[in-house]
Amino acid sequence: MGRPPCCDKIGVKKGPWTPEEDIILVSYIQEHGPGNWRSVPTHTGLRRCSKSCRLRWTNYLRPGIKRGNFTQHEEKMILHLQALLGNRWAAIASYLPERTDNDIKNYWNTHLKKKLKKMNDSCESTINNGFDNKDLSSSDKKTTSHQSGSSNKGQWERRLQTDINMAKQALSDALSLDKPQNPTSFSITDLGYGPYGPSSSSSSTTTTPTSNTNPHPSGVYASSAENIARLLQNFMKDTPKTEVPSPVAATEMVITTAASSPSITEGGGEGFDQSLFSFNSLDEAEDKPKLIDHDIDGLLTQGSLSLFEKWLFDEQSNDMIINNNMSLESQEVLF
DNA sequence: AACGGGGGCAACCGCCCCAAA
DNA sequence: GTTTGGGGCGGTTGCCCCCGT
Repeated sequence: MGRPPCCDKIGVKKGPWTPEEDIILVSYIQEHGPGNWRSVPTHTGLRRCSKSCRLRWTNYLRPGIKRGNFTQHEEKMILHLQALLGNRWAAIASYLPERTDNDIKNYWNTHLKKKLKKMNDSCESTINNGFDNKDLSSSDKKTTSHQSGSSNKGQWERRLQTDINMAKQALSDALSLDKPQNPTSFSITDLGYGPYGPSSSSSSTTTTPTSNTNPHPSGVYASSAENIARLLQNFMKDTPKTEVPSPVAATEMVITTAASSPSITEGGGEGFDQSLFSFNSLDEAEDKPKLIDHDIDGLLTQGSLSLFEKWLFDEQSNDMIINNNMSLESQEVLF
């Protein structure tokens, strides 16, 4: 009864992935497509657990992942979404398709929590308005309350509302297949890692684990070839930082331009700049890539954003987050 | 130059849900 | 209907690197 036993745990390698393993995995996925991870170790000879293969692909190797510093816009998005959704990193990552949930989670734990706490402390020192939070930032408090179960109902309602919005968005997308694609949406959506996860976008990609055929059009996994080239570059340390020009590399360069943009963590120095919460501050940077901004504008003009997303990008809502006075329940009124 | 501490991040762990057998 | 494994997700760990002393 039940499924046949999967891979035996004996001899499964752990620890950091080597470039050779990365190349093998990328090559296999480039040929067969992601999914059916159980068969990956057996077919590739990798002495890795299927789950490890999947994580390595989704968190590091898959095309379209933007690495490097987070932009101000991304940071604000995370702040907004974390305040609304809590530590649902996968859901948050669905709105930042170029970032993995693991990256966002790490960034939150290592950067944003500290910044928020720092800002909260500074606010408390200047404004004693009767807040009873002593040790945790407002966002942390929300997170803690989510996890403590004292507001399970509110959390459940928020999740439900988010799921409703996601479903509405998915339905909207499904009903407007002939809608011109935003060029800045890039291949994440094409890869089946769209803004609402692999499964919800499968209507256009058919990237399902059960489908072992390669459903991806030519060029979809071209970025994987670029990944391989990058891996080879890292592997062959004789040629450091020598860019290999390629069409796909040029495509990815457009996406990863923002990663090379100056990070606020560098320029901000001490303190948590209040302007961080203001989208206007983005416009002050002249040479800052406006990739995501254009994407959002395009979505807004297309009317494909839900109320939640509109709120998310609404500048006024930033003030709500800033003040930390707005309860999540009152935020839900916006929906 | 050596050492210790902290930060950052990749990877693992454990749990849950759901589908397959 | 039950069992089992795959996939997804959030939390945690451990290693590596950087920086200050």
